[in-house]
Amino acid sequence: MVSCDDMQEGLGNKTGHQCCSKRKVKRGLWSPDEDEKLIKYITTHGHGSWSSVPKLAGLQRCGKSCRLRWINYLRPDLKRGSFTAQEESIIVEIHRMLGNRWAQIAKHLPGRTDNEVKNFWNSCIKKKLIAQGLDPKTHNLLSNNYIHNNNNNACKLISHQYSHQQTTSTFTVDSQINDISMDMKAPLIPFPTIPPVPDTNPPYPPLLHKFSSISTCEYQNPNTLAFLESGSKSSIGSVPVSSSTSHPSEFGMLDESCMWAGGYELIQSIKSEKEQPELQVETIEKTNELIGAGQNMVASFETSTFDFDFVESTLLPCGMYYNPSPIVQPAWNSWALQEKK
DNA sequence: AAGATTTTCAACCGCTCTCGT
DNA sequence: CACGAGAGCGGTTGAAAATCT
Repeated sequence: MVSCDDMQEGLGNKTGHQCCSKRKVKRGLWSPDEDEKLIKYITTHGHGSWSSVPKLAGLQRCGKSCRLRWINYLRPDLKRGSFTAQEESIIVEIHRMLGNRWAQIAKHLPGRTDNEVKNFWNSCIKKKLIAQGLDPKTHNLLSNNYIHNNNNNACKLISHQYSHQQTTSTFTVDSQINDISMDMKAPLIPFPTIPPVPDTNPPYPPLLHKFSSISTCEYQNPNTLAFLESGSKSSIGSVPVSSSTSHPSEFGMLDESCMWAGGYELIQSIKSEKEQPELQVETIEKTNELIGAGQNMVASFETSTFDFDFVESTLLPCGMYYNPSPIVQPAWNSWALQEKK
């Protein structure tokens, strides 16, 4: 990490750092004293231009290093400690959609940084997926060649677990897929029959379908992807709602199902959370903001606590409330007719 | 108990993106 | 439109900590 230049001047001292070419900068681990200076400066003045922070804060660091230290370690809103199982599943789910876009993934985990998510992925989740016989890049099943030709611990673990993985996988969707040549972004399971179109006025019909491949479907939807990329607020506590956010009108009838499925998954997640006594369930702080309805309807939620009854009575209907586009209306009607028979 | 090996994670690097001029 | 500066991102490194032998 420390170059030859650095070694000549003691730990981490170097001239010619790219972003601070005129200053001698210290590198390497931050001392408590440096942390204190940075915290004091930013809490008093804000960071402003990062390149000017070191000088103003009295630090012999480059601005980039200050920024990183603040964002990844000193920021007061950071959540420290181990990742929860729920956070882990969110990471896996979003990674399946977006790949190694750590900053985007981190935006769905309040208090976590991209660096933290990336480290957690590389040190933990990746191994778990491999142990389950899943390729961490594609989330598809690993080939037998991969499993048997790689002589590392994870792969040894696979050879032990592989025969059970079809039924024990935590991540249900891709474990059903046997064609490893399939592109990761392609739909992995057949789309289910379209559920009935809801009436535009309450009361709304119950959700009839639950799918296991929501994110895979959603990946097809460029608006949803754009939404995720934009880093929009999208969690209720740690329950991701991105899968219930896409307006179907521009993507054909299949996305209509996905939106329903997403809504259902969301509510199920909340329900299962509510059964955990340690979960704090209080009041909604901000919810169901519908953005750009008709084009890219997005339900935006930002809260760490919520009222369950409100969620059930309001969010679910919100998730389903839309005017079906002319494209999908006939399909919905046709489905409804079949159901009546 | 001690050395070797592996794992974790803070920090850095180099690149791209964005924005102002 | 071109350019430069700063911000932000993902990949990578390597010291420290944890685990193994």
